[in-house]
Amino acid sequence: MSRRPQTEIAILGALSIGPMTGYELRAAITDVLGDFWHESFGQIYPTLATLEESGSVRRATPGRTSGSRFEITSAGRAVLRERLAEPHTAPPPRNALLLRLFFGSELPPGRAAELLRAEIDRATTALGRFAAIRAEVVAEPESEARTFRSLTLSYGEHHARAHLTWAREALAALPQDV
Amino acid sequence: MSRRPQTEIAILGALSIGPMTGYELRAAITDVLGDFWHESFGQIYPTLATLEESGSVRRATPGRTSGSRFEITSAGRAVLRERLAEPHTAPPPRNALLLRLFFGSELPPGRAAELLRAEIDRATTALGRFAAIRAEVVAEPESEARTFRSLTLSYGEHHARAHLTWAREALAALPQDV
DNA sequence: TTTCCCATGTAATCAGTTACATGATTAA
DNA sequence: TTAATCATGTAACTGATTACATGGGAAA
Repeated sequence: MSRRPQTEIAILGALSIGPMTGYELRAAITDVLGDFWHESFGQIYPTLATLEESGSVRRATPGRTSGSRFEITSAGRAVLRERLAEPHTAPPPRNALLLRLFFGSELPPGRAAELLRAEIDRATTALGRFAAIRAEVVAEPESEARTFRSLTLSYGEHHARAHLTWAREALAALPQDV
Repeated sequence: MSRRPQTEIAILGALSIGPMTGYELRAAITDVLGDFWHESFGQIYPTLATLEESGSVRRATPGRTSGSRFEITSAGRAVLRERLAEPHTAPPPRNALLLRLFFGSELPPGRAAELLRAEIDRATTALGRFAAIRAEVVAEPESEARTFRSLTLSYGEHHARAHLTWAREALAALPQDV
């Protein structure tokens, strides 16, 4: 199998939009993909080095070591397309919130309600953020890229709404003394 | 911080229902928590050993090494309650499906639709499974444990429905030539 | 008697985070 | 000139999976 790290996909994907330094890469990933993807510097820099070695990316301003932007090569674009097409296997589920709620009867009094209220806050905040992004996306000119951006945003919207509804219902269903 | 592995919580939680061998533990976790939690043997056995050493669990039939069930001790119950009450930090998001869809314009033709159809299947299957569990839960006598079981099940139902709706909408929104 | 399931465990490996160390550039 | 931000990188660690090795017991 030898599943290569998905960090490569995220980096190549981000560089397919435009050249960036490692630092900018991390900021871009956090900004744009932050709701469903994450990279740390500890992953970005080593991965960038191996991608450079394999010829998938190159320095836009060679010579300089600090502050030089990386750009994707045509070989890199091919790798990106390949890697994107690979089947993805969902990692085994590990939902810390549900694990706690499942054994909720062992939780101190009030803690379950507290957990649910935190989820309501989180989902509400997320929905506000999504609404702002939605306004931006709607204003963009029609393009294939926009379709896919809209589609991932829609995922966030649907799931956040479901999460909010669930948490409210669950909170209401909780016995008073728990 | 020193966040201890959550495997301990899952194991102690499962043993709080009744004594089990490592093998049964894994089966129980897969059966009952399978939709939102997972443990592998490579985690279960070493964790069971450290839990035994720290006095959180003990062998129900001492002497025998193979096939002896582990039971939770009162110290173990205290540890479980403590660990459940700890704040949980959600791991950074890494949604492989969305990463692929976001860069969907780099996907080979038809692949995006294929991914979405697979999600529709997955969500549909999950909803069927949840319906069967729901029927069981409804039949159970009222108890605090049932409330929490119902609450985690409801999470699955809400999210699976949202997922299905999203995937169908997204599939319909996809341009024909993509 | 062979096959399947129950059962336990370890070693290698992996993807990823965190903490740390360091330095360049820019704005106040 | 000092503080903030931009920028790069490494080492240690961690939580976890996977593959492998082994063997008992039951049933076909």
